[in-house]
Amino acid sequence: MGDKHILGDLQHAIMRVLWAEGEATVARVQEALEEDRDRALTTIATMLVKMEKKGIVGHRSEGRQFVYRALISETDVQRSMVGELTEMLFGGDVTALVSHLLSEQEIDDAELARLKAMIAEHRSKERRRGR
Amino acid sequence: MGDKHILGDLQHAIMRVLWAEGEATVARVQEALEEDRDRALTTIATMLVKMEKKGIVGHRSEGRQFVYRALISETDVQRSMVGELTEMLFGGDVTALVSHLLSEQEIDDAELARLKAMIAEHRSKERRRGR
DNA sequence: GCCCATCTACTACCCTGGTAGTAATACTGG
DNA sequence: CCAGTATTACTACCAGGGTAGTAGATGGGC
Repeated sequence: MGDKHILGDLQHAIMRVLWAEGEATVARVQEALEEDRDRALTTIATMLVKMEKKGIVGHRSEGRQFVYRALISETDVQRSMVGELTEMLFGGDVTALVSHLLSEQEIDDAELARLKAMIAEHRSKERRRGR
Repeated sequence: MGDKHILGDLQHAIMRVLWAEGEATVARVQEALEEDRDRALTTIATMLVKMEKKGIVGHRSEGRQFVYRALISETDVQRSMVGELTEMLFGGDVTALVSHLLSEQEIDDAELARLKAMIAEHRSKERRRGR
């Protein structure tokens, strides 16, 4: 679990389906991804096999279908990938990342207010936990 | 410039050297990256050729050496990659990313204080700009 | 002038993500 | 029972990042 969990676009899209649905067959995954782009069933199936080999999904048999499920959580992936990126782009400095978000990404007043609230929230939470 | 600019580890490491030094020969890049890991000179050279083909670096000849320089800024790359990741992991919701940072990444009190200050700063800046 | 060191050019791999066709197999409706 | 369909298994291929060897050119020292 302390692994790298760096996923590509398709892999991540597939994970999102599994996270949302808990379990899904290949056909179900393809169907869910259809709106996005039309991929062959075998594309999804092949990808799932590769992902299983990596240990990020597992499956059980139901009749002759495979029912896949995620073996890592969305938070795991977020942590891995955000951590990786923060390290690569900002030398691991989280505040540098936030600073970048503030100056380079469009953030409107409402979002800014939410951020402020979140930080206040977090602060009190930390304090309560006795840090 | 509105391109994708998604770089791998080595490419990014090379860019960091070019950003730091303005210009650098292949040998200089290798030397700068040596502490990190020992790579063959030709590895760096090949990578630079690929990067030039992508249009992210350029070179001029000095004697029989090539002197490379970056054609995109660090901010460009940060914007691309942070944007990409935010889209992929948080559906483009920047506050969700910050929320993740607060809850999942270790942030100490000092950093938190800096964040708070940054947000306040940013706020007044926006206001001053007349938004 | 010649040999050696230095550079780039070219070529070749490996790996992983992504995409999909084809083969084999098992099931199902008539 | 048999044909067609659904489903996985196997194989193949492309692209791009990463790594590096070998070849070829060129310049410097003696």
